[in-house]
Amino acid sequence: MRPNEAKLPVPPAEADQGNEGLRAILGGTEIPTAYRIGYILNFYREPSFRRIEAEFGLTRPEIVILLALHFREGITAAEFCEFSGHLKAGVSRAAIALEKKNLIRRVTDQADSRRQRLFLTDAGRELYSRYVPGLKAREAAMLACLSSTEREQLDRLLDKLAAHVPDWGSASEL
Amino acid sequence: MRPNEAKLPVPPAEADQGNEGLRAILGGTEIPTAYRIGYILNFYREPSFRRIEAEFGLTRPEIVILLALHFREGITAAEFCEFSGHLKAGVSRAAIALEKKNLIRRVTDQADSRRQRLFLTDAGRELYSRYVPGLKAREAAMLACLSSTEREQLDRLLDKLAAHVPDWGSASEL
DNA sequence: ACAAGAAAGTCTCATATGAGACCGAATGAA
DNA sequence: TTCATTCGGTCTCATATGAGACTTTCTTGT
Repeated sequence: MRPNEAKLPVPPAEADQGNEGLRAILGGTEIPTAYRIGYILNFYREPSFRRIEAEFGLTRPEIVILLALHFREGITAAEFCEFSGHLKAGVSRAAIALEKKNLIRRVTDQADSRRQRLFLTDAGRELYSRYVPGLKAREAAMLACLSSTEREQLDRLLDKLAAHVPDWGSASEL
Repeated sequence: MRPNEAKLPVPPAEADQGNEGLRAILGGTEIPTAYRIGYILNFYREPSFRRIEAEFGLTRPEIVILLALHFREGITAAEFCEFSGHLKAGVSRAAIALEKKNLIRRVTDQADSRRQRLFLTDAGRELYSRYVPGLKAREAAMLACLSSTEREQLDRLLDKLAAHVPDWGSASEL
């Protein structure tokens, strides 16, 4: 499925179909780069996450917490909020739910008893290992059209963008 | 604000601080590219959209429909679903709400009376023009760390990825 | 022409989410 | 110490959202 007949100001059928369709989708937006990133990420993330939600009974924050714990165990909810952009209420709910499902443990920090460090349980690790292959496969499908040089380029650019996120000035934006 | 003290397996304080923080955030995930894209987009989109929601009383699908109509008027709900990844129920609700607010008109297609083509009203165009500068400014902030060559590279790569979205095989994924 | 099936859009219901109030613990100043 | 303030986390309430049933219209095959 893709856009069929665009009745408005699209030339009949001259250029190769791919470019015409792409123009219809990405068109003359005023935020071309952000729009493209959003478009691509939507088609990566939505189907993957919807499937995980349905199949494993997890919510989005739950899925992401398991992902994050996998490479950064012992993180606190507040730290997770900082770099994930999720709201603390959602993270709190998700952490409680994950503990109830025995997928993580929450351990009160001795140095500061307000904080709770989060750790994967074996069950959590096991569940993670059952849904992450789907995410990897879809990432591979997404990147299949790029050469290895292009993938390196892309990762380098994304790293650079990610490194400068704190400079965007969350408050100053219009 | 950024990740403070990563207690776990992070070397004390040797490399420049930026890289250390970046590693703590992007770490050893198994889906590095998708994760990076998600991270960056979250920090672009969430604050922007939350602000628009709060200030203009629009929901996400409503915001995106106005954006899309701006470069592709006359689109139908189904077409919008196809390329935006939104669900038809949400798009239907949003279209009804936008019409109620006088921001769009819905015109039944004569060729197929099931379809309704969507058009911006003057009020819709005016509202759009009030919130899009914020999105543009934030996009500019996001891209500020890249040289113009790098931006061209990025856009080229994103276009390529976007063009191949239909090949990902929505159903076939694990 | 007619029936069967697909498609566009709407509706309903259960659930997830965002915003912000709230609570208890830590920090800092007097 | 005591008080005020900040901070991590939880809770509540209103709203947005996803899934899928449903209605009407179009398409296709006979």
